[in-house]
Amino acid sequence: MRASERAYEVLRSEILDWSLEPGTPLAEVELSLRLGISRTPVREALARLITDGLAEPVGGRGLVVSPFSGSDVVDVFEVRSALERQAAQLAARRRDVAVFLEIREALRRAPQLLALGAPGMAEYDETVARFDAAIDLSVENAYLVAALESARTHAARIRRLSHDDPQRLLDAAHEHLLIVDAIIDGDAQLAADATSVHLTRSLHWVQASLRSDHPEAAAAGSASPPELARAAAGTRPTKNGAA
Amino acid sequence: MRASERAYEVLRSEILDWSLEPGTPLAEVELSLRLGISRTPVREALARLITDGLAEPVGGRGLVVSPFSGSDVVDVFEVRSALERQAAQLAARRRDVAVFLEIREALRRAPQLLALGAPGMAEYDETVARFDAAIDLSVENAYLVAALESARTHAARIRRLSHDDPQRLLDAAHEHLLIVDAIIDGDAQLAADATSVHLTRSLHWVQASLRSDHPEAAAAGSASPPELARAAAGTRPTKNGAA
DNA sequence: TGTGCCGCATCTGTATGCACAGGCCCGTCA
DNA sequence: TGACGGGCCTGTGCATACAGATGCGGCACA
Repeated sequence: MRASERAYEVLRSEILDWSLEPGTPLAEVELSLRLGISRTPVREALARLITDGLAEPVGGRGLVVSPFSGSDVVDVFEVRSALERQAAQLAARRRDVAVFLEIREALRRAPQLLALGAPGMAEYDETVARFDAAIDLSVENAYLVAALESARTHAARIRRLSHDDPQRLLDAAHEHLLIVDAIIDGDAQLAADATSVHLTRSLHWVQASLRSDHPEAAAAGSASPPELARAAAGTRPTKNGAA
Repeated sequence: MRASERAYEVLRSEILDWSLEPGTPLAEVELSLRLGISRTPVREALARLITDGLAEPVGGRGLVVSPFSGSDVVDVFEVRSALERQAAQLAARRRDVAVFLEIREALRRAPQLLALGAPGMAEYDETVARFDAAIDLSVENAYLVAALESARTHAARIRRLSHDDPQRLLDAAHEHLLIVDAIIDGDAQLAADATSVHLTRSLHWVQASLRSDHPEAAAAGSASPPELARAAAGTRPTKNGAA
């Protein structure tokens, strides 16, 4: 694989799983040393992170990992909601029934799966990933899929803000089932509404988690550790270009 | 301004106004010579065009301007519809009334403006741009604005597929007025529906223009000149990553 | 005459060197 | 003692040189 590609993948996943926290500086030389490549592919990776909205310039010189606050959580859900609703509608019209029948079976096994603990949760994640992939395939719209991928990228960053909870996953599986049923029935409106239900409940769960785990961040301030509060202190910090 | 930034702006606008047609090869050395800069900033610009979906790799080596066919027109409208509806809803809830009152006045002057011919049409475009900017400001959601910007980028590419028609612009102005009225009233549902109306009518207009001006492209084939048909001949060609 | 292989040319991917700009620190002066 | 100014230093932006890969064309052989 190309060095710039690897650098991008590494940095991206480090940002998404919060091992690089908001406000962390991203210096070209330091990264090129750490990743064992030259500055050129590092620059390329950083440029992609900027267009993804995962990094941003600071103070005219240098980059940092983008801040991510409680208000960002709401913003990301607002975008996801719009895109996933549309995707669900289109999928309901254009879907291949057989694919979603399989996913429905997998989702129906979720309760037993989730009773197994961690390994079951991994398999459940796999099922959800297949669900997303099936949606992407069904909509037959590369532009929508690209926008969705961007929204899901930021959603992935949110995921680490709330701990995994078996009961929540069980509920989520049920919500997914409602969407899949609607898609199988070819009921676009119901698919969209069931998607709204799922996303709204997910948002509420994340917000509840924030309030209990990071009370200082829930208000609208930073969801990052205290020493980074300054980075997210502004009101609705401006994100960059493409998403 | 940075050289890479200029290169990006130049290439982007050349693609959007079809002076670089779909399928046109984008070779690094040739571009660096034409733009009078070295390959490094050119590469940076090309990378951004790829994430924008305006360029794409071809055959393992080399880039070309992304194909753009009749089915792409529909796809872009599907994404725009989802995002603009959401934006209109949020704007209706969070808007500063004074801003939209001004825009309403400007839109009401549209009939007189459009009677003036080209200069009036330019001013009308300006009003629409202010409308879009007011929406972006009102939604207070950087992620949504970024996604919208991406969708509008591809929409800009569509614009050159249909000729400007005074009657259509007049109708569009009226449709915009309906949206602005709803936003001023704070009626989120109505704002969203009026947005759907506007986008649907715009899509129909573009499709009608395609059928009359480029009958060969309207079906689902290429909207680009004949010699580029091969580039867009595939069925729903896959667009790249972020948008 | 057709097909397959080899060599060349060209283009991308990466590394490195250089120049410029901005920030910070220290020194000096009021 | 505080504020202002200059110099240094760090880090980015750009250019260029080098290496690897891929596609194409020519040539030879069947």
